[in-house]
Amino acid sequence: MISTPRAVMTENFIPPIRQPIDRSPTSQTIGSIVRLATHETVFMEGDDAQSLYRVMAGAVRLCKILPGGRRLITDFAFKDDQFGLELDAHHKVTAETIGPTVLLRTRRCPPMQQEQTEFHDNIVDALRRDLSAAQAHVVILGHPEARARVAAFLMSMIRRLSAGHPHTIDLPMSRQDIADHLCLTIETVCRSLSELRRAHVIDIPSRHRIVIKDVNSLETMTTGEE
Amino acid sequence: MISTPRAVMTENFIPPIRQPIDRSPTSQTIGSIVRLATHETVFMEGDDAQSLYRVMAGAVRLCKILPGGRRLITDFAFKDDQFGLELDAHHKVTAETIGPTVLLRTRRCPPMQQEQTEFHDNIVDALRRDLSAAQAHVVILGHPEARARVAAFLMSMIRRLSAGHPHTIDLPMSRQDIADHLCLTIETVCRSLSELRRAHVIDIPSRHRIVIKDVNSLETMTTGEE
DNA sequence: CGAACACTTGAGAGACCTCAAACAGCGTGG
DNA sequence: CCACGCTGTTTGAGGTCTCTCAAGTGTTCG
Repeated sequence: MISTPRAVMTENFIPPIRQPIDRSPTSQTIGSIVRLATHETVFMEGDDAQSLYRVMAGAVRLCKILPGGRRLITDFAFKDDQFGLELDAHHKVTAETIGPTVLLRTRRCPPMQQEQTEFHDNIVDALRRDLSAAQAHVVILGHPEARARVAAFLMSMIRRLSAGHPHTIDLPMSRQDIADHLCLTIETVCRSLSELRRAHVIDIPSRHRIVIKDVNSLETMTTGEE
Repeated sequence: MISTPRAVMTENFIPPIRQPIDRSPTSQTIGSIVRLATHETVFMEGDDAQSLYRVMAGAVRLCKILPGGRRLITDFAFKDDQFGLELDAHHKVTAETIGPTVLLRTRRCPPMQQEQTEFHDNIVDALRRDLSAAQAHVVILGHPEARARVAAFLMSMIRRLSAGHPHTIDLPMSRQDIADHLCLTIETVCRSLSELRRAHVIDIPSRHRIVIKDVNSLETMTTGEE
């Protein structure tokens, strides 16, 4: 049973607009801007890996469909995150937008000679991040208890999404996305969030907004102990 | 509760014997041979990461102690596997031998100018393997059912350990190690193995030897479906 | 041969999953 | 403007599976 049978392959890239982009430490190359609506596919598992993407606005989910039919979301990409780096010819995950999203696409062209080492450093950095993310994911999935996984997920979202207010997060992804990331069912995710709310650890003013009221409790819940 | 409270820090490296080593594609440098007995510590989480290791004989487990006190084995290293690569100053896992083990230790010295790119390639290769391993681990932990995890673990061991006979594996690690790798209890691992035996999918002639009688069944069990 | 250790098996409790139903937000059409 | 339907979310009840606690079996080593 596929969690969300919505893998629509829509390739409506706007005509690539060549323009100079801000030169941040990790991307010193020219790219093209790609604007996508909600639930559009950037690339699919198995596609040729020809471009590297950087989120300028919005959010993307990276997922795999497992042989059993379940969907596994390996990671999310938010503003300033890179994704799509592969070291062989094909993508190993599918990338889909969670909401309206603006991406910077960098074509993977043969780099100039003087850019070679810089390109290399960029690859190593991206690999490091991907590896760290995968290892953190393993740690989260290592907790058998749903509360610990959800708490760890919220802690990670605090670090990545709480621009400005450190106690408020706007989750762009659906409950189902969270469930497929934590390898739980959507009901268990909902129940865990409700438990946290009843325990006065968080508040849920609206569906996708979470207010952290007790970061310490959330942190301790991360370990599975209470 | 720590699964196996046996993290003994024994540093009885034999005096490093400088000698030329076989020049495989991934290690074209001089190293020193390290001989360790069972359950000895190669390095611990937090130690300075100064060396890269390669298993010449035996096996090593790479583990973390989580804040809650549980042990998580992130990976195993068998013959010809490399481990210990870190991109910052400290190791993020603890490495312990599973049985009598011989390692090739390569000091992480500042590489010569002409070796720089080669060293770089080596790092990228190691990162790729670590990343693939972490992603595969995530997929295994994604299965909520114990049988699927154990089946996936056995399939992975077939690929990595079945030298010669593709249907026989000699597992060097203990049941507790397997449990801490799959994030299950030792009892559940035992029960899953017994179930597989009763289902005539595997045979267990001795504790650490497993004979695969029906690879197809094992493969399908990997998905969680039956 | 005995003791320590690792492994296996059993019984009961708790947690998550499955199935089901109710609720809320949102856009559409009357 | 409101009814309606659709989608996504939340809550409830029961079953199944794993974990906990416990006892028993087999191996290895002194």
